[in-house]
Amino acid sequence: MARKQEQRSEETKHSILQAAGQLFRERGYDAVTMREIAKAAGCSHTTIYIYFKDKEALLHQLSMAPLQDLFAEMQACLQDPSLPVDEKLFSTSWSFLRFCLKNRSMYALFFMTKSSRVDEKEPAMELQKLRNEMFGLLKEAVIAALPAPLTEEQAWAFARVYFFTLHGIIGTYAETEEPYEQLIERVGPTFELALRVSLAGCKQIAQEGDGSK
Amino acid sequence: MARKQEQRSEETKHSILQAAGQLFRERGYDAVTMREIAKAAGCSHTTIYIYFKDKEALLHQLSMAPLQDLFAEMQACLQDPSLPVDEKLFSTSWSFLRFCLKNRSMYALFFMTKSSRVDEKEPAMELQKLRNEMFGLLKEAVIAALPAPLTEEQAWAFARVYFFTLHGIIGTYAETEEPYEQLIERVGPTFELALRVSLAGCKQIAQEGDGSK
Amino acid sequence: MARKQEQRSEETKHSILQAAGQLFRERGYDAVTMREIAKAAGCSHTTIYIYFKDKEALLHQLSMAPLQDLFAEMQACLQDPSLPVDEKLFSTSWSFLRFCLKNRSMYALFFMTKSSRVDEKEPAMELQKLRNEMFGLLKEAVIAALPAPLTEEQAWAFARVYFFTLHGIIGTYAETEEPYEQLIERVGPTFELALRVSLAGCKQIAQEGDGSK
Amino acid sequence: MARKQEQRSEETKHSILQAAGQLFRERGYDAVTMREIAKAAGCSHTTIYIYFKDKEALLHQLSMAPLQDLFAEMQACLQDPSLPVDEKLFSTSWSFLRFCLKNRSMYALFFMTKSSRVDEKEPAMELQKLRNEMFGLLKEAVIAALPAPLTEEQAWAFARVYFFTLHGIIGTYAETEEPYEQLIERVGPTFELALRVSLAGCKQIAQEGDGSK
DNA sequence: GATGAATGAGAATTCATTCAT
DNA sequence: GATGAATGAATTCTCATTCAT
Repeated sequence: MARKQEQRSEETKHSILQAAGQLFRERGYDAVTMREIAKAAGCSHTTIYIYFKDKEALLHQLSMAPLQDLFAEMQACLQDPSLPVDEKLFSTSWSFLRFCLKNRSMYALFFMTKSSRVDEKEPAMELQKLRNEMFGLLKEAVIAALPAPLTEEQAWAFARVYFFTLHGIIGTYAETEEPYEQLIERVGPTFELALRVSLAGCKQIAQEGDGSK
Repeated sequence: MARKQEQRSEETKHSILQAAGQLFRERGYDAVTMREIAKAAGCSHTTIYIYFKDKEALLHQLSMAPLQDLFAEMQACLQDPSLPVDEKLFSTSWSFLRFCLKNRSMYALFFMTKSSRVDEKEPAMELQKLRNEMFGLLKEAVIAALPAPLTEEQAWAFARVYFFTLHGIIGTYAETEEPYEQLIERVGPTFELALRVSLAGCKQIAQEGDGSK
Repeated sequence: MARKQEQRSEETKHSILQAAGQLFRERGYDAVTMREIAKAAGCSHTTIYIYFKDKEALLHQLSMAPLQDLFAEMQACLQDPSLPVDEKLFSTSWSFLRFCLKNRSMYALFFMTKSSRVDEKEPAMELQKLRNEMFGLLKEAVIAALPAPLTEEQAWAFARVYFFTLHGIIGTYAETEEPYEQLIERVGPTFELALRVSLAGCKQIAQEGDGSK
Repeated sequence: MARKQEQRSEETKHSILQAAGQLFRERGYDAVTMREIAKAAGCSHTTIYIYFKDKEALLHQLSMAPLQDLFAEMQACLQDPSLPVDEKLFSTSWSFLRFCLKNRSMYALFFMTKSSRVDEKEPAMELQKLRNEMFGLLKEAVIAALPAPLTEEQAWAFARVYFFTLHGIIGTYAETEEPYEQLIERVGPTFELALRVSLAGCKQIAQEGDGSK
């Protein structure tokens, strides 16, 4: 009996999340109003507040799970002993790119929010922590793929450089409304090239000598 | 008589632009209110509407001139016959980086606005045109710095790849409030490294053979 | 079968009343939401509407019984032939004070609601009637404690005067969150003093002659 | 030229204050909405925000001046050397009563707000300070009118007791909508009586011996 | 040319209450 | 009898913008 209601509730919640996700992605978090989300989800705006504390909670819900999945995916790849280091880097990079491009206009919210002040509320902290861990993962992958022994400083520098490429790719297409599949079909090879270029460049410069100056 | 008035009028307009520019740069377009601009410019908020149709027009006015200057600067550099190709690329890259990092919070508005729909109003078009021309400039610089003869497709690809790096650098620090000088002091060398890595990588991959597939 | 249900139903109703009572007392009628009451009562907020027409009805139900108890208590005290008149007055006063201070944040709702307009709904009338009767009781107690024969007008006047003291005591501490026991410990003697002062003053002025002008 | 506008502005501000004051008095601060105030003042609700930061500021503006006037009035009376002590007490009491009854439903806001936590915002502090000073004034007046030398504790006790009467008077009629004049005509003598009773009682008990236990 | 006054549209959020199950 | 789902009405407050002078 209750099943039906429960299911309906789940559907509503889902449609809210879906609507919010899509709208956030399409137009950005700030530009979207609760009423728009409600309309798109086919419910009253008050209903949203039944399922989510506030607009931010909606975003958080929408963010954390997928981000954690992404993190797990990247981690798993890096721990796979059967893959060569270059493959590991490219594979994790693609995981990251795929995720970010699929969640384009929320990308900024995930990765570009001002490093929250220490006293910030918990949810933001959680996100930031995850973000840092993810960057740490990429850094390790970059270091592993580079040959010579690097100073810590050099390691940071190359990691940043490699990250610039990823960040640049995503940022460039962050505002596009082109569907993910189509986008990948169109410029996927260029992304691939960018990753290869970045790694090749890092390797070369790293061998030439110092990597920070 | 009229002269004096005219001059004063010009001054007011100028102080509005100056104030708006500074505020936009400091806190971002959206976060700044017309009243704040007016207060900073030392005039009434209604006065702004005498000189500018609306907030967006103010932004546009504020954007075009600097962007055109930037464009001219990049163009001049590329046309300088005394510079080696690598230097040309790095130099224009730095012009671009410098400008974008100085105008951080407006960067998104300049370069990441959704490619305006066809029916969009004129001002946006104008901006987009300039943006495209600037990208064209960078593309030429990249191509010139690469050795082999490239197909048009390859040229585009490498240009994009190089641009990802620039975009990535800027995007990474777009939300920082760190003053420009300090930022450069802190991570300027990493930026330099990134440019060198990107070019080195492009060169290498370009030589290896095909650069798009 | 029916018995069991009936009993459970009664339990639910009771736990709602209990929860509402406590919350109203703790935080005031307005500040408490139906959902909070429901949560505290361990049922759904819709359930409340099965037993009570609306929030106001809940309050009314919650008020009448205790107020009637208070009334009975006061009445019993006054009818006790073994007590001296002063004691009767003080004792009923303390009953009243005790009740009001324990129900502080609802005090205003009980005794300070605008004298309901004639067309008001029934429940409010009922409450007001009780309130008036209670005031009548106090009036009788005051009169009994005063020596001389008083005109009706004088009686009213002294009763009011005495009531001002009671009202003042309660009102002064109506917004405090201090627990009742602690409050009494701290300022109970002052309350006692106030009652004595008021009575002594009334006696003296009553003897001096006229008590209304 | 500007005069006319300035005057109009002043009028608007005044009508807002007047409307707000009346509505607050009639129905209480919380129950009144900004839109109602605006409607009553004959302007848009946004206009209110031009003149007052927020609803609370409106209240504060509406409160402080009159309260300060009242305080000054009470102080002046107490410092008048030509008045006997009893007269001083009665006169200040009447000032207080008059003010509170005229501002009835705001009375609670002025005098019954929870003693604000220390970290509270400034305006509330200011009000509380004034409130305390006013109570201090009354306390001095009470002490001056009482004969014997009192311990500090006794002084406080009698002051509180006397204040209960004032508070009780006001509280009793706080919710009435009866116009001030009419109210005074009807029960003014009773108020007078209450003051006399309270003082007489205090004097008597104070003489009898200890006044705190 | 310049301005203070004034506004309408719209934002997030909360709450008592009703409906279908 | 009991409930979860859902809602409409309301609240404070903000902002770009337009008049009347």
